[in-house]
Amino acid sequence: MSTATIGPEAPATARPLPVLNDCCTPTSAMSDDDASLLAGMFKALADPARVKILSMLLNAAEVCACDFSAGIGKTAATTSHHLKLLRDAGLVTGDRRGTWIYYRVIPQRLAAIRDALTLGQ
Amino acid sequence: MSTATIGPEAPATARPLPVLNDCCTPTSAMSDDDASLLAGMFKALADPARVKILSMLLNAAEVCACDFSAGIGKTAATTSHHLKLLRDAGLVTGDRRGTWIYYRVIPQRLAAIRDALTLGQ
DNA sequence: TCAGTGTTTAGATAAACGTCGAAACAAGGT
DNA sequence: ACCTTGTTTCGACGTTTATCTAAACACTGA
Repeated sequence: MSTATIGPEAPATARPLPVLNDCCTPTSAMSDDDASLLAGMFKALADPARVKILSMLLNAAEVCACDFSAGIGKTAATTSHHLKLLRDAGLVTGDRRGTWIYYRVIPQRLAAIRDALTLGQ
Repeated sequence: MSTATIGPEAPATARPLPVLNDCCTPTSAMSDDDASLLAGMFKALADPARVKILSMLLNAAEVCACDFSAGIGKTAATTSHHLKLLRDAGLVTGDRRGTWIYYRVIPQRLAAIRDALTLGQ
């Protein structure tokens, strides 16, 4: 049996996300790069199937990839597509243990997104 | 001079968003409705132009609509489109005062999105 | 009422996205 | 070696989205 980490294409310890406040002035917005980076993270969450996947992962230490398809009501191919997007965003990680791949959420990354939305203070 | 609230098409005091944790089991995801509602909120943030608009709004009590176009580098029409999406999501609100429309962020709504991402304690 | 400025809507177009079936790849068991 | 099961990639299709120009709408001040 092999144990190999599946993704993430984006490292789990990616650089901190920019925050929305304290980043610019009322008449000039944040940089293109920062805005794209943040928007990309939100895009990773901007689909009901991916929200559902995350909801399953947040109620267990880990979830077998084989359970997502039934859980979200999509084909295995579609499920795999969404898992890849979540991996690429650095939100989840999976490791193969024999036949199955087990996924976990990366809490620090989710917290970083939350922090990007935190208002003044 | 008239003072009329522009939007939001979604009320500022919308019902609380569902949260990702404590909503379901490891093998069954959250409901279609909850997932769509949450995904819709994230979709509202899933574009660099809208992130930039928000970044401007979070650095001022209010911002004149006339400033967004230059701030995000898009035409007035495109800017108006993005503002509408943010209004529909209940994230911002604007009121016309004479010639200009001034926009404000709705902090409670932003906080609700952040809370939806909060992990179990 | 008219001209000027700010804002939104309508229509069009190109790119991005979600979805599926089918095929390919990976691992384990016989 | 083969077959079975789990997972990903490929190719295609229809929908949604972002963007623009042009036209319409809203308001102010002369």
